[in-house]
Amino acid sequence: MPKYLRVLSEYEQVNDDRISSSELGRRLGYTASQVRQDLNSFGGFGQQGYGYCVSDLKAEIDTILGKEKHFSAIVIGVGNIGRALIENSFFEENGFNIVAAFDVSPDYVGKEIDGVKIYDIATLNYIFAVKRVDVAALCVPYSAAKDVSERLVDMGIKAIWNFTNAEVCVHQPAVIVENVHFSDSLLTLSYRLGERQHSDMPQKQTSA
Amino acid sequence: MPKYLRVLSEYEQVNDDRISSSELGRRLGYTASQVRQDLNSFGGFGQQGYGYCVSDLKAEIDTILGKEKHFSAIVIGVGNIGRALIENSFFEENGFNIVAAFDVSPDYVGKEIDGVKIYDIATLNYIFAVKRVDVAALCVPYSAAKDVSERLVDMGIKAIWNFTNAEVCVHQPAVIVENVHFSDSLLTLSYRLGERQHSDMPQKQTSA
DNA sequence: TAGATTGTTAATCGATTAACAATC
DNA sequence: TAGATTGTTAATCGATTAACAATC
Repeated sequence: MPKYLRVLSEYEQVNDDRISSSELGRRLGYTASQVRQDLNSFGGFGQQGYGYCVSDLKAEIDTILGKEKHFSAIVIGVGNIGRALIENSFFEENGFNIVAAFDVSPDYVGKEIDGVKIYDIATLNYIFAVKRVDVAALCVPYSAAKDVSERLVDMGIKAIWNFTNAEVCVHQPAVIVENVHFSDSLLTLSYRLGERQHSDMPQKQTSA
Repeated sequence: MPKYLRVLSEYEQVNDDRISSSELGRRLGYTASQVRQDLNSFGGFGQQGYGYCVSDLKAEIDTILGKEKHFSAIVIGVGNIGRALIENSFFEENGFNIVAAFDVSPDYVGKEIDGVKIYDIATLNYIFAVKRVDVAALCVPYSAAKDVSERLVDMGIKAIWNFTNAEVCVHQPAVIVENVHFSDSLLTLSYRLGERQHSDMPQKQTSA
């Protein structure tokens, strides 16, 4: 569904406020049928004989995805990844508020990045006492991932956005985990590259 | 498949060199059946009555994913994301070689990061003349994504690892695109969080 | 031999696609 | 009214699960 939003935004910039399921499908790489099925499972946003109104559709999807809910987030670890999340306003753009950042390094603690204050990770508990925290972006080194994630769970975090290569909270159904596994992504690329190479005439499709 | 590798590595550190499909499934969140089916589609790596040898299995998967192929990569844009890729050795760990980095900023051009030299993006073409380049990690701002990706395609890049929020090379079947869409990931998290919230007693499952 | 666990086939389930009637 | 395009049902396809025979 987020992909719809992205494609609609790109379409909006150049075209008019109207799009058909077939055009949308073409841009998404889906069939028109697929698109209509998808959109309809959330409600009848289209108009027969006309198509979909782009701005309305975007607004509907915003609501579905909870952009208006303004969940609050903390960032743990302000290395390159953590900083990227803060500096590029990923949270704000998607309806989240960043309420704090954490790190272990005395070089960072006490400073701020784009107005977000950095606290000592040892004081992680306190934030939960004073603010609502829905999501934690986990941007710590692999070695710290297990430990920090367990602390977060104990403190009652609702969701973890995991940027570490660790498999986090696997048997913790109460916590939502969304993984951004760089290595998985790169290895998938590697696999596809290898496939492509040894057979430019694709035969048996296997999907690592 | 990359997930198998990750889980096997974690298992390896604590347990012995043997694992059953059911144990592996438990750790992956798959059924034992699923695991056997997956592994068997690539070859009979297991031993009946015994299970799978962890180190052998890892080696097999390394080969399947092409870790031994040593594809070469360039990084375009050395902001936080680009730097994270270089500094954390993501490429090296997964069998890739970084041959160069590029940026527009005179502050960066000419410098190096962890031994990787940074060139002016205007000179992008030259690298293709002197080195084999298989993959480009696209870590530029949204506004530059379309332009740079088109240049890469013209130059004959084989694959793009896309970190921008743009939909890149959609109708370019010759180029492999692997997307790491942070916003999609965060919005998926947002959606799941919203779902969870308004019904702790889950009913109709819809998957944004 | 008995126990365990895979490889593999068959059954089930869900997701994708095709088709067409409803309707703007 | 005619043309276009959705909403929705039915048909197809693929992926997941279950089951069990093969075999270590």
